[in-house]
Amino acid sequence: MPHFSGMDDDRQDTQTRRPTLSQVARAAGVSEITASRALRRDGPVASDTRERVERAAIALNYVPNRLAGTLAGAASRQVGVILPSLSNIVFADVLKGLEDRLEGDGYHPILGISNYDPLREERLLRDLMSWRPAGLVIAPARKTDVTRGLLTAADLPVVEIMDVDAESADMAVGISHRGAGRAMAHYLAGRGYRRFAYLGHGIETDFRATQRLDGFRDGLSEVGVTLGDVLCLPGPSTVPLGREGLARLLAEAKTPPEAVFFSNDDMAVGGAFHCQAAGIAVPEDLALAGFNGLSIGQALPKPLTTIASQREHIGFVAATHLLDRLAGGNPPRVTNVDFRLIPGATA
Amino acid sequence: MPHFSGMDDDRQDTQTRRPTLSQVARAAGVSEITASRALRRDGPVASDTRERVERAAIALNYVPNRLAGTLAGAASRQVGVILPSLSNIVFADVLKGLEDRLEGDGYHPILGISNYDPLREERLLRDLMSWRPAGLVIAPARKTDVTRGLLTAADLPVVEIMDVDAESADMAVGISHRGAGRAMAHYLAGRGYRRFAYLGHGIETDFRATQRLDGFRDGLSEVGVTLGDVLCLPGPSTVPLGREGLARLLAEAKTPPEAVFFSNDDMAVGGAFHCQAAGIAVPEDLALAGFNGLSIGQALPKPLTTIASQREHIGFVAATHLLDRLAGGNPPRVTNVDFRLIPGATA
DNA sequence: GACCGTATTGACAGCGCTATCATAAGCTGT
DNA sequence: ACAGCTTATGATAGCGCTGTCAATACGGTC
Repeated sequence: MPHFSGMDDDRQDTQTRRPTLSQVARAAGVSEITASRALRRDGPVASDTRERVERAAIALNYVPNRLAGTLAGAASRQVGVILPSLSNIVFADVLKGLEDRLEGDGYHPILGISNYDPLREERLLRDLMSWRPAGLVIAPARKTDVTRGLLTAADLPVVEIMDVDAESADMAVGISHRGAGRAMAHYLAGRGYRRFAYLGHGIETDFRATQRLDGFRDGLSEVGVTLGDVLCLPGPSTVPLGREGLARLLAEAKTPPEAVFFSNDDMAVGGAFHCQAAGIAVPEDLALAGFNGLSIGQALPKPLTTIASQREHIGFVAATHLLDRLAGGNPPRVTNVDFRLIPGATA
Repeated sequence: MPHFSGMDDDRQDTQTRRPTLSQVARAAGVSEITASRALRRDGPVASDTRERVERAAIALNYVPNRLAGTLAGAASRQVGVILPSLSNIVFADVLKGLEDRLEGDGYHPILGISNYDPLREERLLRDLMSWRPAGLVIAPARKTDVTRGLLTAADLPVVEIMDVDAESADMAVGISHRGAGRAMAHYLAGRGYRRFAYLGHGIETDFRATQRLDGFRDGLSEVGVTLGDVLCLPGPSTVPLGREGLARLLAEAKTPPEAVFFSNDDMAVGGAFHCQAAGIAVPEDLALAGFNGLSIGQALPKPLTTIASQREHIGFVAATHLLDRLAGGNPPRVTNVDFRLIPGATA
């Protein structure tokens, strides 16, 4: 970096570099610190002085350098966000809720996608920490000790999102996936179904889906029913995977199920398409249930029986609690966002 | 911020603050600058010295402060990303491609969502610039003069993504939406259809959809056909909107269309659901065509006729060209990513 | 042995900003 | 008139790091 050492530092600055606070201050005829206070509206500054500074800033097209500001002691207004995926609309919704709330307070997310890879998650965590964010929002890929340790050592506000079943290092905002699975088991059993199957996607990567399956099993056993066939196909959940998966599940099932619980709506919509193509009457021949409450499921000729997971709301609440904490407040450590069972017409 | 002024600065640091490079250097018995070089693998450092520094860094759990590093002259490794929406899977896909490529080179996106609001876009642009990013990737909400001016004045690499029809300030990566509309017109006309309608969503916000419509019109007129009814419903595109919209379009149409071109696949899938529920045979009674090539459309009992838009690839290429430029390369100013017409079974 | 090139290390200054403390000016009450 | 306040402004000293230039040590050459 060129240093213009010794000479008048601002001689060429107007041409070469971005305008600095010092130039704004000089243009307004005040000291640097007064200009700083005026632009931040912090501390006592006479109103005509502030106006003069603001005019100078606009005239010079001044954009503050928050790297310098944060280094000098101002609170950072960046928030590290780590999500396991963006292929699934679920996390895009969460991110939308997050960004929306953060932006309202002048904060910005720095994003990292872990692809459900704990090693990548760990690297992301370190990388994002190097930007000294004000806080962290993370949807953990898995609960590993390393991640746990890093989060605890991070020494800044952390919100773990999506589920509230596991222990969290600091704050948590999400739903109980176990509870959601259980609720669906009770609902379906209450509708009279007794022979159940489960169709899921890459279980090794999505532990929240596993929790729903566990909860589903528990819920069934509470009413004296045992879960039948469980088929988990590798890879992320997609509509085509659900479609092919159901075909395979029905072909391989030892006892034909009356109802299938899918790992989520993408899979379930695929299942609905298979039934339609194969002439299987839903829900008379086979009942279908999903999870998430995606609009696509509700727009099907027969709206899907599912559970709405309030994803955007989870992001919004996570950001709200983080900002609250940063403002010195004391938000709840665990926020159990309600899920809502949507009866639909497929079960 | 407490300054420990006068006294030994590191006296309590191990307890209070994060470890700094200076502490790592002392622990390794070298100067600060040597530690810096060792950790960055920059400049000549003896291999045993480097190992000593690395061990010290690990022992202290050192995380570099990139705010300080960037301020001191190192190139920033943050990239500002501004997208108009995340409700639509399209932009989530783009973001995924971007993040994936950037992360590979140790860069991270700072995200802003404009909600198709030029004022918010402008504010985001200023806010993100204040973090002194290495570059910018933006899917402009609209092409306003203010945004144009800011981008030109930004004086850093900028990639405008999604479409290549309009002029760009620096680099552009995307597809020709006009061309895509035209291609669909020619394809449908080639299949023998002659009476066309268009069903779109909030046209005031999504100018790329408008460009597809324009191209569609042009393409039809090139084969001597005039586009019939055009219905644009307010709000973002969703499956339910497409379903309701098609019902309304057919009810209100002056002359019943043979084929409907939808603003995108979300809308078209909704249209397919309406046909199914209303007993309209597709494509015999009515042909349907969408845009984007979403997996949901391809999983329908009858795969949707549509155009694949390679969204993730656009993000990936945009990031690649940005990184190339940052590395001193000279990537193409305009990259026209191919789209691909998927024949499907609905038209 | 003086000389040179290379490898390795360090001293120093400064990036652009804000926290802290000090100062000056204006006002009140007695 | 002077203490005792509040309001407005500034001088100073860093934040933690990296670019620049200088210094040292080592091996070999003539």
